[in-house]
Formats: sequence, C-alpha cells, structure tokens
Amino acid sequence: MRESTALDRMICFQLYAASRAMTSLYRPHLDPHGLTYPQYLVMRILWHDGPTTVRDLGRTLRLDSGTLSPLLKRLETQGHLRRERGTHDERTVWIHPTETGTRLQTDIGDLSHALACATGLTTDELHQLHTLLHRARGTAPTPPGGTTA
Amino acid sequence: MRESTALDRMICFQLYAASRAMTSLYRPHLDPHGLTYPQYLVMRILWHDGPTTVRDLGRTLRLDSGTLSPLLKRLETQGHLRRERGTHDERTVWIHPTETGTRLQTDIGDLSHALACATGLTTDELHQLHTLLHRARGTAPTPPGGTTA
DNA sequence: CACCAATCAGTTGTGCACAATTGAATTGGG
DNA sequence: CCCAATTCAATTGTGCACAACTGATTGGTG
Repeated sequence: MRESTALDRMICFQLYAASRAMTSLYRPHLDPHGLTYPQYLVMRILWHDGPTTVRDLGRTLRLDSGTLSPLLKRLETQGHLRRERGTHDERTVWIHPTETGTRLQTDIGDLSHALACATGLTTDELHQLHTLLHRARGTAPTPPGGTTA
Repeated sequence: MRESTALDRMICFQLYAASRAMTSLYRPHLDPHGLTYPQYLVMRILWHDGPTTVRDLGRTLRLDSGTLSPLLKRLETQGHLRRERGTHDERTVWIHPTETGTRLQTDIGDLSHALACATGLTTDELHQLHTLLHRARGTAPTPPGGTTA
C-alpha cells in the first residue's frame, strides 16, 4: 500500500490516524453495550469520581457543552445517568450515575490491558508514549471549554 | 484544573485529546483559507503526488468514501480540485488539483515547523513520538528522515 | 459466453467536535 | 442595592467519521 511521504512525516497526521485506530479498537468492546467511545469516557469519570457537573466533565474531557449536552441526553435516555439542575447554583447541572450505569462498569470490565496489548507496544514504550502525549498536549494553548489562562 | 486520575492513565484518551489539541493548532492557519484539517490533508496529498484516485486517498488517509465523497465535493465546490470518472476503469474517480488548489500550497506555506515548535517537544522527542505512533497503528516502521508536525 | 464475487464511489443515518449564539443565574464593583 | 460582566448549559449550524447499504463496473471461473 502506498504511503504518502509527505503525510508520513506529519506528527499531526500520525496522531489523527492513531487516535482513530485506537478508538476503533474499543468499538467492538463498547458496541454490545450500546456505548460510543466518548460516552464510555464520560461513564469512566462517573465510575471513578461519582456525581459530577457538566462543567467539570467538560474540563476533564476538553469538550464543550455543544458536544456534551446531546451526548449526556443520550446517556440519560439509555438510563445510564440522571441529569439534575443544581439547587445551590441553578446554572450548573449535576450528572449522577444510575444503578444501571454503575452496573456497566462490571459488565464491560477492564479494557485497558487488552487494548494496550493490541497496540503491540511494550510497557516501556506505552509509558514513553503516554509521557510524550501528555507533554505535547500540556504545552498547547487552551483547548475549547478550557479555562482561559 | 482537576485531572481524572482514571482518564489520565488511558493512552487512548491521551491520543484522543492530543489529536484534537493538535488539530486546533492548525485551525487558525487553515480557517483564513476556508480549509478544514481533513481537507488540508487531502490537498497535501494532491500537492505532493499530483492527480490521484478516491480509492488511494482513502488508503492513505484511512478514510472511506462515506467521509471522502462529501469532503471532495466541498473541495470541488471551492474550486480546489476537479473530479473525473476514469475512462479505463469507470468505477474509479480521479481527483485533479486545479490551479487554484495548487496556488493554495504557496499561500498557506509550511506549517509543520511552527506547529512542531508549538508542542514544546524537542526534535528528538518528536521523532520518538512519531515512531511510537506509527508502531502503535500497526504499520511499518518509520523510514529515517526529518520529523515534522 | 454466463454468472457470480469483488471492487468502487456514492448515499443515508447516527453521533461526535466545535464555533457562535441564546438566555438564565450569579458575581462583583460602585 | 443596582447593573454590567461573567458563568453556565443548551441550541443551531457545519463538517467530519463510520456503519450499512445501493448500484454500477469489472474480473475470474466454469
């Protein structure tokens, strides 16, 4: 298969392609549960942190309400979470995992190990990659939804 | 800003976030020319390789016709390329850059250096990252040479 | 030649991303 | 206290991604 030399040298294209390839590795594990990858990320945060707000989800995932609002509405329709307008500050919306949503965690199980292996990288290389990605992202200007420095 | 420890450890989320962050670095450079990032990738291939087919664009970019067909139609509307059904094999569609499309290359200039710098990574780290990403995607190892954004 | 499987681009439908805007709630300065 | 600026979620509109499908074309096999 031909490789475009020009593209081959672009870090950005490598990121773009690798990200989509990795997401497609998750798909067969998530599809049976009716979850998309971004929805799975939201559920992971709920499993890990418990009830949170739309604002904090956006900060953590670097997504704005334009993306999150419809996504959360779909997760609510599926019965995985409940949205509730805050009482103290009525601008914020709290997201609570439901029992159904919590049960998903054990149903899906731990995907990270299987998928780390699927990359074919060693533990050391995965750690290197992780560090490089985090640093590359950390220096970048504020992503959408983020707080302005 | 809070970081979800769970997400923080996911290579896949790091890829997902880094890819979007990097794309958003390109946006201010491409917006003035009316290009999106995937459209820019297509134009780069045309600039580098000349006329090509929808099939080969898909193989190079790892995108199917469901994504490429409307994208190419928009680039054609903008006058950057011309679509032409093949004569030898009438199933394939050839994509030709127009003069307008070719002129874009000099108008936009070389973004890779500026954007590689924006990551804050050293040349060595960029090369490492490039190699790791390429391997994670399950493709052949990177040939030696300069690494650009 | 006849026919069937594979190839190719396009279409449809769903779900992100993200810019821009809206409108309600809150905060802070005077 | 009052009002302007800010915060927050939602909505609208555009453009990817990708699965599933369609329909035309081609290639291989009997």
